[in-house]
Order: sequence, then C-alpha cells, then structure tokens
Amino acid sequence: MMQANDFGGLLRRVREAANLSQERLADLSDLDRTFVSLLERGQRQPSLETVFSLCMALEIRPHEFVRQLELQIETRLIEER
Amino acid sequence: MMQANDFGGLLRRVREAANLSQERLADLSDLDRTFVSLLERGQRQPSLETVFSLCMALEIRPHEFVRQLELQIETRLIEER
DNA sequence: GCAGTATGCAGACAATAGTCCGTTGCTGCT
DNA sequence: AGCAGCAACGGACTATTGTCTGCATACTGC
Repeated sequence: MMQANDFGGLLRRVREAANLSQERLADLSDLDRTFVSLLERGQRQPSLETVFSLCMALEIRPHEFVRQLELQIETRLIEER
Repeated sequence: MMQANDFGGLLRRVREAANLSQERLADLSDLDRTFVSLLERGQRQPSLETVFSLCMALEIRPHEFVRQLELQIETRLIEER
C-alpha cells in the first residue's frame, strides 16, 4: 500500500520548500543526518514519533503532512495504471 | 511531546467505536493481536506504516486519525497545567 | 460447571529503525 | 588549486518495533 519512496519523496519536497539542508533538518528534529538521507531515499520508514519530530522542524502540522502523503499515494496509484 | 499513551488511548477509542475486538482489528490490519494490545496500553509506539494499516482496518483516513491525535495531545497539554 | 470470547502479560526472538564513524563526489566560490 | 557546503554511501553498532507461543483472568450465556 505505502511504497518505499512515497514518504521520502514528500519529505524531500517539503524540506526543500522550507529551504533546509538535510543536516539542518536533522539538527532541528533531533535525528541523525544520515538517517534523514536514508528516509528521503526510501531506505528507511519512519516511526510515527519521527514524523512528528520532522513536522515540528518543518513547521507543518503532522496531519497536514499525512494528508499530502495520502494524496501522493493516490496519485501514484492512478499513474501506475 | 508525544506521550506514551496519546496514541494508544485514541486507538482504543476508535477501535471500540468501530466495534472491533483487538483480535479482529489485528487480523484486518495484518498485525499481531498482542501487538495491538501493547499499542493500546502505550507500551509500543507504531511506525507510520502500522498507523496506515490500522486506519485501513478502522475505515478512517490516516490524516484524520492523526488530526485527532494532535487534538488529543493539545488537550492533554492544557489539562496538565 | 462449562465453553466461548476478549484482554493482559511474559519471555524469547526476528526484523527494522535510528546512531555514529568516516569516505567520496559534486558544486560554487575566491 | 584550494575550500566549504551538501548529499550519497558503507559498516558496525544499539534501540525499538513487531511476532509467536503459551498461560492467566474476567465476563457472558447455556
């Protein structure tokens, strides 16, 4: 259902829109720099708590982020046909 | 920020509102029964994927669930003062 | 009393999230 | 040429999620 890079792709877009480097985002959300990189490349899936931390740093409400994620998934599902 | 039982408490309320047993919910969301129990009691925190699985089973949109979770957290923060 | 349903709980375990170290490559700047 | 910022990547590691099995408890209806 949720695929490897649905989350990572969105995270990257939101981070870049916020004009933050991976490292800066990692600092703000109290995560490791390399882990943010792994997330964006879809090589790790976040826990719910991690999503909340990232959203705080990105100044976006978690449910708003999740809503965009759902849209992203639906869009992909349509494109895939 | 997010506390042990913010998630679990909400999960339990939503599950009971949907009239599902822990076991039935576990089956529908392809998780272990004991794990659902752990989640509800706040002894485990879910991954984002787990949240999505549970929401599918509960027929609630993930962002809607997360929105309620945010409300729950805010309410607790206010009550705690 | 007994069978069925629902939940808590413990222990051992497999799987994955998340950290920390360092290296490499790229780009733009001076 | 050198330097600084940014990101990909590897390996080794720790911490946490998630599974499985089995047992105990409470409640309900027969």
